[in-house]
Amino acid sequence: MVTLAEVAQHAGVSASTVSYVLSGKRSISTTTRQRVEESIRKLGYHPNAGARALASSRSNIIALMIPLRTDMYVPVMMEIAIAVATSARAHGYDILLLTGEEGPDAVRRVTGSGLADAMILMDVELDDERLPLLRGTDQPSVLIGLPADTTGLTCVDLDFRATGALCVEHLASLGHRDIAVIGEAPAVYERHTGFAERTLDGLRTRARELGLRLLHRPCEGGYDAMSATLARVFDERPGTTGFVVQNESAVEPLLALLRQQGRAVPEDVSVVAVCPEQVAVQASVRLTSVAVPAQEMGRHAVEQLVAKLDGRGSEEVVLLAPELTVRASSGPAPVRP
Amino acid sequence: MVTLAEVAQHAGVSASTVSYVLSGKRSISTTTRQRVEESIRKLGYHPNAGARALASSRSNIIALMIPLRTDMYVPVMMEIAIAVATSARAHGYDILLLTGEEGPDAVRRVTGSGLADAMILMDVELDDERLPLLRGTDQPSVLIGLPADTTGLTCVDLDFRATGALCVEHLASLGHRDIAVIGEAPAVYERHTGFAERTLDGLRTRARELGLRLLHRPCEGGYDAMSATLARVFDERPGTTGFVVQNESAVEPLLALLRQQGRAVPEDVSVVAVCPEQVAVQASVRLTSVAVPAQEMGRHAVEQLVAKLDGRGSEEVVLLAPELTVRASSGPAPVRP
DNA sequence: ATAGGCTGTCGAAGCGCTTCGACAGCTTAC
DNA sequence: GTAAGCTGTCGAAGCGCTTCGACAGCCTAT
Repeated sequence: MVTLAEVAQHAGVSASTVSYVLSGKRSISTTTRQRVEESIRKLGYHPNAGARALASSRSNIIALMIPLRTDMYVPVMMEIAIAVATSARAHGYDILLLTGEEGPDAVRRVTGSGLADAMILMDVELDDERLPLLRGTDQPSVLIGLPADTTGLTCVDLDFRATGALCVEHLASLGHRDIAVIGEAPAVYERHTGFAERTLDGLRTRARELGLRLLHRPCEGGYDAMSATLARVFDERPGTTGFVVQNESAVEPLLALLRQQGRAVPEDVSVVAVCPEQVAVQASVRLTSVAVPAQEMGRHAVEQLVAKLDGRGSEEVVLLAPELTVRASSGPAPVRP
Repeated sequence: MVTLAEVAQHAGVSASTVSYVLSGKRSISTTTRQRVEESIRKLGYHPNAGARALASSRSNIIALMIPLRTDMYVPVMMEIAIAVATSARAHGYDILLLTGEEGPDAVRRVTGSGLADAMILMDVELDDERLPLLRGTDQPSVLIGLPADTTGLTCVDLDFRATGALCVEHLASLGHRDIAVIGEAPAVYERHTGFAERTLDGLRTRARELGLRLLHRPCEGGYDAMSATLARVFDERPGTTGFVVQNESAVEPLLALLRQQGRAVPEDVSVVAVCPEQVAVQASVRLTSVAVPAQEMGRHAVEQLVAKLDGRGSEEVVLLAPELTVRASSGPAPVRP
């Protein structure tokens, strides 16, 4: 293994000079710099990460805590994780992958050991038990998601309240008066995951303002669950003509069931989904949807974090504005008999 | 930040004693050990990762390279990654997440810098450009997937050849004679991803042995692609009664299209899928399937790697045996007119 | 001509830990 | 009673790097 000292010797300079060439923290003459860079290349030198971390108390690693559950929005999680890893590399950071399994202990371990310089937390609950720890340390962190109390925290998320409102507005503008919301699995609400509750809040508030009737039903993914839920919806509100679906894995079942019941989309019933683009365009009916901008969220989180690490202060909460794309699954409400 | 020295002082022993308590590499009297452990707890001590890595030239980190593409089998990837992270933690290792983006450079960087003690590579191509590097270093590694030449490498994978054979056998035993294979997207074959080619090989070989007719068609996910593919299949082989689907995102479209064409599953047509359990049970028809044992693959990979790191030699190639679960999508071939 | 300021380089200290050799104080074997 | 062997502890060296202060050599302003 090649060391700094060997490079220095090879280039005929001192170790500190090589170090300064590498870090650029002091000016170095062009000739020296070139000689050193040449030696680095020739010897195939890579700085030792441990030594560097020890001497500088900077590991150049960002910890990313992903949820352990794979029961929901997996593609979104994956997309965020990849976006985080990619943008982190662009800023010279590597990603340490932590699963939610360890819970708060993971935060303590990482903070205490200097394994990582900063953390990104995903799948934050409204009243997450990791938050007090984050507030109590000076290690920078960014949440993807929005807890109930954001004081002292930096958060990045889609504006799910606005998302809910946007869905309702779209359906309202098409003349729909009775709207059913197919929500996430009950467990998601019980866990008090912020995004689900805030979407619902946005939906309800806007529906009230516009004088629409709104029925919310949590729903597990899959056909059987969707089938039961749908039956109950039409039972309670036979006049339902608009659907908002937040659970990815309920989208396809819903479309199939509606088709099966002879309800045409979008002629009889309109469907708006909150889901990744890919799901929307690959569905059996191209879906009018609000996209979850996973990549953008990951990128934003990293950028906020890097800003903090560089001592540049930054906004506390970033809510990305939702965008609704009209496709083939929504249209004017049918004329009432 | 609490250091070893502070713990030592607090416990009234030398630093090396604390170190030995932590590592267990020398015997320590019970009383001393307890006193030290007490101090560690009281002070909330966490060993500094960088210092530890520097002194011991062991980082206790395993690098995991995941594919950058999110266009295929995302849930499987995610499940593997989580299983890897979880089992690694159980062995005292953390996971460094690398995306395929950097390619071979990432291998060089990690190996050269001592960032990680070992690597796990996913999404290995038959003739992957990272392989020569792995062979040329003494850093342990495990591949999830199977390249063309496995000399000097440790690999873990589902036995996709056997998987293909199993699917054919199942359909053959039900009397099907004409089988269509809906494969992965063309790009996957062009990339020479091993699993796709090996499945196909298993399918073809067994079909030939059993005297069945087999038609293979690559297929992008989504309705439009599936629709075109299906039309071509029935055009070329109108007597097709058995389907094997390897592309997750083609499963639901296929079922919907068959239904739409008035072909009942499993009465007229049988479908066997190669996909995660969850997809199989949540589909509109509960699918007869061979599960991709993502968790097991991740766990196995970590265990192989840890064995290598501990100097315990281990098998070179582990192929997990496929298991076919019969559900509602396959049944006896219809009697020919 | 001299003080003061740059620029480019070096040496040395030290980051927090592991690990090797040394050794004090015992026990056991003859 | 002495040699040999354990057991438990300590001190010191060193892992490879960053960074601080020092300073030589030069330029500029007075």
